[in-house]
Amino acid sequence: MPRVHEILVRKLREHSRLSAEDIAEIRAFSYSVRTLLPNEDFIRQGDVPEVCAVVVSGVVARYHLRRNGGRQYLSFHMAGDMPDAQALFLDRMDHAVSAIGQATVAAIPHSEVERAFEQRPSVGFAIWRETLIDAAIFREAITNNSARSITVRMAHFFCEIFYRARATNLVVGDTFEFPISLRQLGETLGFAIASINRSLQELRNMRVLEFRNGQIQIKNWSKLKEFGEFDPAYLHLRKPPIAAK
Amino acid sequence: MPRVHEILVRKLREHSRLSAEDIAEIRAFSYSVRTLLPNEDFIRQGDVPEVCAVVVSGVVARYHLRRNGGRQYLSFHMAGDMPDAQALFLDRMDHAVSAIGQATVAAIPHSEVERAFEQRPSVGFAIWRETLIDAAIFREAITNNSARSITVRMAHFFCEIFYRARATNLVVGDTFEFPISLRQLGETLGFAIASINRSLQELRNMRVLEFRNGQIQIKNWSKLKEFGEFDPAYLHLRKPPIAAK
DNA sequence: CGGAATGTTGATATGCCTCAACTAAAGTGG
DNA sequence: CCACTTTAGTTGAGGCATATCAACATTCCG
Repeated sequence: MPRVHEILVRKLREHSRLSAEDIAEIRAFSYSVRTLLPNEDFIRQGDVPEVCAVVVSGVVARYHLRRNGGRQYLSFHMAGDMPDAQALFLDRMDHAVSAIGQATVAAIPHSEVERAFEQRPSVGFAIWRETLIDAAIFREAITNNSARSITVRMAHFFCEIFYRARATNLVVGDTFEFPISLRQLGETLGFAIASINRSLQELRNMRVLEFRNGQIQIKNWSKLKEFGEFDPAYLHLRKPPIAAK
Repeated sequence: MPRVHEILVRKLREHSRLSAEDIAEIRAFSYSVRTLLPNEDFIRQGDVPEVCAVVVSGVVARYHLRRNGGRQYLSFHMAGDMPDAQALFLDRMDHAVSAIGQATVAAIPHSEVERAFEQRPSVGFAIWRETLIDAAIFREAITNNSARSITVRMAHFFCEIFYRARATNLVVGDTFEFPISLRQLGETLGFAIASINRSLQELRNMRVLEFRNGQIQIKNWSKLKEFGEFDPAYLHLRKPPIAAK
């Protein structure tokens, strides 16, 4: 049985202070766990969710469905993240959420989260802060996808994913499991698959990063973050994780 | 003296229901008004604001400052918007805010807003919803700037601005005052000035839109929104404004 | 009234896309 | 468990959308 409450508390503490009472309130959440197959949608554009998801393991992604049937990936989420927290206040989903690789999510009824807001406003503020950091991540994606050339953009993207994974203690050695396909990378960064492929090879040749078989392996963090123009200030973490070697 | 409380209430009601008590709480806010010159910054990246801005008139923009000194504009805000509401929970600003053309903003002390959250959680929820809609707008900008060609992208951008302006009753006839420069348009959409110029001419030749002297004039709304792939669902408004003719 | 910022246009350069052909890996039914 | 199909990844050649650069026109502003 996954320790959903602990995973959520741990995550919220990356950016927010929680009192013992706050934590008690969170521990009172009931939830049901769902296992997702690779690429399985669990929220579709237009849905009106009545539960709130917390990622338990694996990676989930948010994306816009385009008129031509293509996708634009918007963000990626890992253990502790609440990828549809917005549905607590915005009825209709304006984007979809799906698993990248296998993943498990816990679903907490909105009613319980709302009750927690009443009992302990500071729990609400922590979740509000979580959604504000999401917004900061979206802003950074605007800049990344609008103003940087392909290989720099890719480097920045992997910096963010790796840094966040590390903050949540999901990095083993210098490697993080991130089973995204080249197609999906293209639909994230706004490039064609062929270009993504060549750019990945460039990063490998620079000896800063390898991406193979759904694993990100960092070879030279300081060179990578320099090249990718990565500054983690926008992630608003209370304590930056120890930088990768 | 601008009627700041009314402007804010009106805006929040575009997406949220407010009770008489909620409105009374908002009316209790004290504030100071500041007039901004064109292109004047009022928040810089790294600032730790102690007041919360509400746009009273004109347009303000949020932007990232890039390493090379360039800017990436992230979003534009008009009467009633709270462009730095995030600072209520995130200490350091990860982006700057400046005026586009002349503008006026009201500054409300964080302490007063926080008190309102205590007295009337639903006021907090309305402002939370406001920040969630901001996030939805950022997501749409990711898709716009990553997946659409220059002229479609520009059309979508003007659709959003015009639609939001109309929802807030800022459109006079078929025209909205939006004194942005071509350079800034380029730094918003991720294109060079020369290309922006040519794309603007294309929209004019299509007879869907004119942009001249800082005024957006809509010539053919239904054709424009079709061409720009614009669907306002992501703005999460309770009542869509009457569509432009 | 002079200088700077902004907008306009044309010519050339280039980064990424498209398409196509191929390889490798993964899933599927006999 | 193998043959088959499908999906994912790789590579090269050529094309095109947008960048860059330069010259000039215009408007703004001190």
